[in-house]
Amino acid sequence: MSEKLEPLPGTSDIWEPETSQWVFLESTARDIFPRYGYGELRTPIFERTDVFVRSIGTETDVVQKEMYTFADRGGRSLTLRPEGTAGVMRAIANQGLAEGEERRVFYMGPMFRGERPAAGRRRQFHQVGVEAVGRASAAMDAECIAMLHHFLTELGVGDGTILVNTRGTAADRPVVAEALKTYFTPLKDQLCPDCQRRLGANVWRLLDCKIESCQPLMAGAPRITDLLGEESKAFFAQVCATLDTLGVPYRVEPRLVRGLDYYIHTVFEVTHGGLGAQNAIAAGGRYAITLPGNADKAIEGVGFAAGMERLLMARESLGLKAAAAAGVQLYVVGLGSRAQAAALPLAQILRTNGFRTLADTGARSMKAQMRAADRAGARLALILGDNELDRNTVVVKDLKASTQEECPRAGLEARLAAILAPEAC
RNA sequence: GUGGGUGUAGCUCAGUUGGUUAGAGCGUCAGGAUGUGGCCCUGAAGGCCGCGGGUUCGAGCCCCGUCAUCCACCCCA
Repeated sequence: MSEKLEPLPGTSDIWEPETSQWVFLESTARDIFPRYGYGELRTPIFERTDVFVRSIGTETDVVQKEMYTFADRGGRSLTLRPEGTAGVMRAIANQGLAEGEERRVFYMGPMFRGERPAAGRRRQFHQVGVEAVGRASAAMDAECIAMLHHFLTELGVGDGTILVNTRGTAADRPVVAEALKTYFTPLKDQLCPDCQRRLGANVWRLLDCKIESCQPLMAGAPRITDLLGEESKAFFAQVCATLDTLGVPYRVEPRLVRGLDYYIHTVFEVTHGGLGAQNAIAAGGRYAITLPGNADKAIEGVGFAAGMERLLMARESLGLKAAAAAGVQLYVVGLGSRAQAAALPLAQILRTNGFRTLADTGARSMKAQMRAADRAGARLALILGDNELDRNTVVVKDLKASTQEECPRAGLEARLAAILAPEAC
């Protein structure tokens, strides 16, 4: 229990049987996303700092106070990735993308943010996400949301609420921001302290305030949709129409704005009950990302990221549990020094033949070894003593049925397989 | 960064208004006539009571600080 051995705050060691839940989650992602033409991409866990700063936005909380940034030996500023999109965009830009070419990738892995841990919020957390890059179409946005819904349904958490909204084109955004500032600035004294701060930092977020006293002021605020140009409105209308066609349940939430700067047009979020205060299990949208050294040409795409811890929490709240990892089948018990020397080689051969096998490696009493076999969850104990060695046999004891038989060493594997067979079905 | 709850055995937790050698259940290990697990019985190992300071004749218990953890805020997945 030494504090020196504990993982750092907001990080944790993941053991069985929890690991099995993670494997299930990862397998589901690798099953579903390729059905939509996505391939897995693995990017580095750290990047040059400006890869994140340029794409996420200087004014965001993530960049200003949550990044794990350090200098490497050459003095370069590096950062542990706080989210997945920026690195994926960097990788795609590095490889090159022809005009009009579309690329679809998914990724999963750890992300890092220096926040105060809470339910559903860790410093090292994990995301599974997708990006479809290179083209802009409303149908693509809708398909992306449909795929997310498919994925969540496959995980058993399709009962979440899908919220969608639009932030308009890159050209519309400053117009909206300006209108919001114009409306709220005279009302500054009436706003809650958080909103007063947001007024300077991130006007869009004002609309998302949950404080009671701010609500009347929100009601009179200009609506984002009224300020958008025709192009933005038409784009969003088509996104919604396509979602209808695909049968994806969703709700338009005009106050949904998201926290990162790079979003344009469609933004969406999926919330789920039973997670504590952090109720978003996945979120995403369409974006235009500027990479270092390429300021004039933004990469556009649509994607989402889902919090893996949160997905697992949502599943747990519904009582869903993936099958545990396969346990030990055989336990080789060796009696006496001759047999003990033979136990490990026998186990090795059995493993080669596909049996999950444990062999007692200490010179322990039979009682101790049998108890160990039981506690390891083995179905069969293979008892090997001087008598069996002399007769070239093995006593096979079924720990579930409490029956045993002496089997000739030749053909042992076939006999074991026969006994275990019903269990495999 | 701000606020609140909680820190006693490997795990889950008792521990009286401050008073001898700090307990239970589970788990681990060993034994119960020498080659047979599960249930049962017996025994053992395992604690700087998170850490540091203070009050007191005396602190697991009270006070302060600190660290860790859980939760909430902020923000986000």
